Amino acid sequence: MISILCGCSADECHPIFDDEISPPYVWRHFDAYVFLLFKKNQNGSNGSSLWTPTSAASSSVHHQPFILAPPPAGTASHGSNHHHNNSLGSGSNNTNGGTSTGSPMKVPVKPPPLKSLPPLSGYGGGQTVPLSPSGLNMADRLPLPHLTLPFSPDILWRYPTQFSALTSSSPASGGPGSGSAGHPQHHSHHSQQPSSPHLDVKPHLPGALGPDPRTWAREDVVTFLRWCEREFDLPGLDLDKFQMNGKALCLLNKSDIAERAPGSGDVVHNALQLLLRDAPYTGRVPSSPLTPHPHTAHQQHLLSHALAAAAAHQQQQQQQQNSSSSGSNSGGSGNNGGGSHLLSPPNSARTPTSASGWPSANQLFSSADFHSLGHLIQQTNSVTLSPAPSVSDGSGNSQGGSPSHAEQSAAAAAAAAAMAAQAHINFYTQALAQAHNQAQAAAANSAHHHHNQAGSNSGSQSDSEENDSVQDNSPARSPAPSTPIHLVPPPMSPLATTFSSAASSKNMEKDPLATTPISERNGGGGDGLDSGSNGRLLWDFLQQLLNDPSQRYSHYIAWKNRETGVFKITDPAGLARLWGIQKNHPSMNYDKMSRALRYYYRVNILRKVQGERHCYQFLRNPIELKSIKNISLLRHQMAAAAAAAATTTTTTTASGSSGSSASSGKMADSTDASLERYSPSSSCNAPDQDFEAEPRRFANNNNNEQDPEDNDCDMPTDLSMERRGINGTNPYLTSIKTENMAS
DNA sequence: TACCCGGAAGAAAC
DNA sequence: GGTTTCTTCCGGGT
Repeated sequence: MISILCGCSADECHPIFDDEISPPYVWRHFDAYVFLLFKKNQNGSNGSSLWTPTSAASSSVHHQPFILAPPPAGTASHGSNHHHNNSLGSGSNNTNGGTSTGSPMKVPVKPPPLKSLPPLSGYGGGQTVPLSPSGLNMADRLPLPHLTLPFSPDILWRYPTQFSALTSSSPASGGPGSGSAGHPQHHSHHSQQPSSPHLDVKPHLPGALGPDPRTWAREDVVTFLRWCEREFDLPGLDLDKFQMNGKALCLLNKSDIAERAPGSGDVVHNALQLLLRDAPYTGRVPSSPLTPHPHTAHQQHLLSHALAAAAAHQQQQQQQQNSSSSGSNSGGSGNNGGGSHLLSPPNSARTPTSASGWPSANQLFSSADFHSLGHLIQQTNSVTLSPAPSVSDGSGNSQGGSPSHAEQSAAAAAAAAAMAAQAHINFYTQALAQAHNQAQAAAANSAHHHHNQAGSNSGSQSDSEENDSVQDNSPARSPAPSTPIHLVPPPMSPLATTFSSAASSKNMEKDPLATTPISERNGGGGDGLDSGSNGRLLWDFLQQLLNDPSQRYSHYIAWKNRETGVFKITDPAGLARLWGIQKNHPSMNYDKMSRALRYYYRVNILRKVQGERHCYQFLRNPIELKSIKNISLLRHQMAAAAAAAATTTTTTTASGSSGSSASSGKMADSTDASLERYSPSSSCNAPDQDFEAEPRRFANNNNNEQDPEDNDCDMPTDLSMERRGINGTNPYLTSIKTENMAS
């Protein structure tokens, strides 16, 4: 356990915290830091400046000292925990801590610890404070500049007995920079037990705010932010960037919040963390796209557990990597991004061994937890469309299984933030994946395979499959953007096949938890439309979102008319983010995604519903699309047919078509001449009405099991029949074709 | 301002 | 190296 944190040998350290604090795999970064500090203290360091940053510019080291030295009540050094952005950036933001010379003290002298936390030694003033030469050279074992530590400051209050002595004997701010940095009277302060920050913060919260931020509604988040503004004298927060509920807010990591609130993010984050730490979770958080299923409190607990474990694991890996890099082989891969270590194979030198002190599999995850985590990975990290029972009632109302309005609203509020946090979660999930792999490796000697519980991951999964499954989220491990998000289409009800994947449903049946390895899902015997696609193609991605049986993505995209293929993108930005995650293009936005959608116009996969924003229509059902070998074939066939039709038109009814049709000079592809002339405005004035006229036929068409090759973009010859949908082809498509032909 | 459109160039995967 | 499927950027229109 010790070595997990500090990288030293097990003999050197002692499990002093065994019974006092949470097991290390749930520690957050700061917990590990505190532990290390404690270790440091135990090793006889005076600790006077051990935790002061080695350089004011080492921005990643910005959490420690003020945590270790809670200020006396009444030292209203508000904003002192602008340790990162503010301290180094907006120096006026009270970064001088207790002296608070930066800005006027709007907040009267009162003791909320958040504002009272003294600043970092050496921060704010731009001082460079060397590590104590007398102390254990922790920097060698734990290169501080590489650690970014989520602020979890309450640990000292959680374990005051231990750390009061620690902090009193190691006045972190007592270093050279402490005097000006404002850490007054630490010793005197620590002589008396500091009160819990929660006890101080919570009473100051607006009464309307519940104790658990995760249960806050959007308005509560706004209230909280405004309170933060007032309480901590923050520069104006852009509340528009916090249009989310409490759960979504809690999903944001520090950098996420900092992005939204430059100069204040740390404070907001810290305040939130303080509230979060002991907040009683009520389990009534509405589902979000990342936590789509009706979660129990236990699941939520496991999720936070998982994230904490991943965070700890991440730090452990960093430490391990750093310590090993000082040795021989680690090529200094530079984990500045905080994630590169995740790219290394799971069976690398970091594979846990008892000698290395890595956490064993059992330490990291119990069997049961492991299962749950795996499930949660599926549910939270990826946009996995887990195969819940189809709720389609066949009425065409795609909202049949949608959440309640309240839930949708809350979920929609959470969606944006959740997606913004997606990368963050991905990061942790990757760490979890590695932990998982390590656990698997460690468990390899065990005769028991713990993946045999009902409702859990498939017990038949091999490790490699598991690795494939989870590590597919790692873009660097799989250079190809091979479906970082595994979209698993839902099982189909008899009437739900309109836009669903037959193959996926096949997989669903045998793998209701969507843990089927990619190798299987990607067409290993599958005959589905997503074979080889699996959400990698945009249309497939949209289909799978749309066909989620639980309608978990209805706040991103939802059917307007399932039978006719008309759908509306209800959250363009959110959907684009989802797509970007799916394709590992973080900068994806709706503009770019819509460009990709527009490319579908020319091949009649999609068209725009005129007059309605973000409203599109599938012109081909998935079975058709599946049958299309590739778009090129479709394009060529359609071009050929169009050419034939054009010839016919010219020779027979030259006067029948208006000249406007040929007016499109923008033909990017010569083979697409006719397709390029597709004009939604002329072809579909009221597509919904048009298509609703014959929805069943459309559905039936989708259900028919005709030879895909026969359905492969054959251009109809009888346009009138086609328009009526008689020949079994997509009437909507054919109507478009007809118009194209006519034009 | 946001949405929508489509050309152009290029990337990435196959 | 060719093709496909976007991605990215852009100018223009509504």
